[in-house]
Amino acid sequence: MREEPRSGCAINAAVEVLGDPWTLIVLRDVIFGGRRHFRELMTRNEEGIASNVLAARLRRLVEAGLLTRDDAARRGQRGTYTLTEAGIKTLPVMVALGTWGLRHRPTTPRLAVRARVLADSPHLVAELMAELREIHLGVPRENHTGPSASEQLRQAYEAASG
Amino acid sequence: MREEPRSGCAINAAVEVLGDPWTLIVLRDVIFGGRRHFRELMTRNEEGIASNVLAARLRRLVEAGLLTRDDAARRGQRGTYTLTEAGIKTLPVMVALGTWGLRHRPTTPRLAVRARVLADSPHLVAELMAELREIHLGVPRENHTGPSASEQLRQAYEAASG
DNA sequence: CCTGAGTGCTTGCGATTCGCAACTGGTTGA
DNA sequence: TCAACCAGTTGCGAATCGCAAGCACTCAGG
Repeated sequence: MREEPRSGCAINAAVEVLGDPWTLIVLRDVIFGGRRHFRELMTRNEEGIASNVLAARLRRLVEAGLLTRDDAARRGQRGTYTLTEAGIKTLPVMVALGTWGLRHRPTTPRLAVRARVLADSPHLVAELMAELREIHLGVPRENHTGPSASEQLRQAYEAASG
Repeated sequence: MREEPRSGCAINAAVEVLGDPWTLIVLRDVIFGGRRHFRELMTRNEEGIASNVLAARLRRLVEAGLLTRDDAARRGQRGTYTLTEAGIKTLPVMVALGTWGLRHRPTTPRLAVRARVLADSPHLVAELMAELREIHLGVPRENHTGPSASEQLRQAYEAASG
């Protein structure tokens, strides 16, 4: 995190921050799962992340400017992690990864629903980013009619589950 | 590589294959740099990948079905790595990462040109995929007029350098 | 046939990171 | 007061990383 980048290539720059087996998983849970707290990210994580790994990843994500941490959050207090604009902008990367994984890797239908829905609707991706800006950055939304993006994703998930 | 996936989530499935500090870099050099041989990938790599790491990554990429290796390639012979359709389909992931890195990380102008050009032109991305299918899979292209996608990228690079 | 350059790796080694489990030090609510 | 909850930290064995050599093989030239 502190040291020089390996090169000035844009892809390398992104990989140096996001290119490990856990960072994108944590970010996914914040973006799609609405997780904002340490315990929530740890216990409700599908892949079973360990507490020390989670702590290290959150620290790095804050250092890299993808998340911010509540200043009031000390030991024992319920701290809150918040997405920055840079963090929200990783959504297209998630969608691209999900689209690829859906097509070229084994997935379980229930968990892959999100990826399928988002892959088919660029508009929904934009709506979700607007919703994240509202929740995490306090940016008010305009032209907001009908169910929210996360609500649409939830409905698609439930439809696939039932 | 052999073991069970951590979960059935599409994003996790993609991360388990692509989520480490080197895999996407190797793939980038094959896709954008036209590298097809071990030595070429090692010595002409911007970030200085080590030979054992490169060997391990190539092995994993072949196992995962993103690359194939020339059967004729034994020790001492010049072996050739070829992209599969699954490998070619990682291009949108590269573009998304490049677009993000360009915007939210420090990059050097020269090396970031590719990312900038591709971020601004979805059509060029599609053309590059068609070109990769022609080179690696032998799929003939139709409606192909003017300079190729890689040629356009090269011209953009030289324009930025000079 | 020999030699030297080029090929794709493998091996050894110290340092870092991973994954698991237990533990710490604080807050909150009854 | 006290159990439950919260955000981590610490220890430890195993795996991986990054670096430097070395190995096995082929091929072209003399």
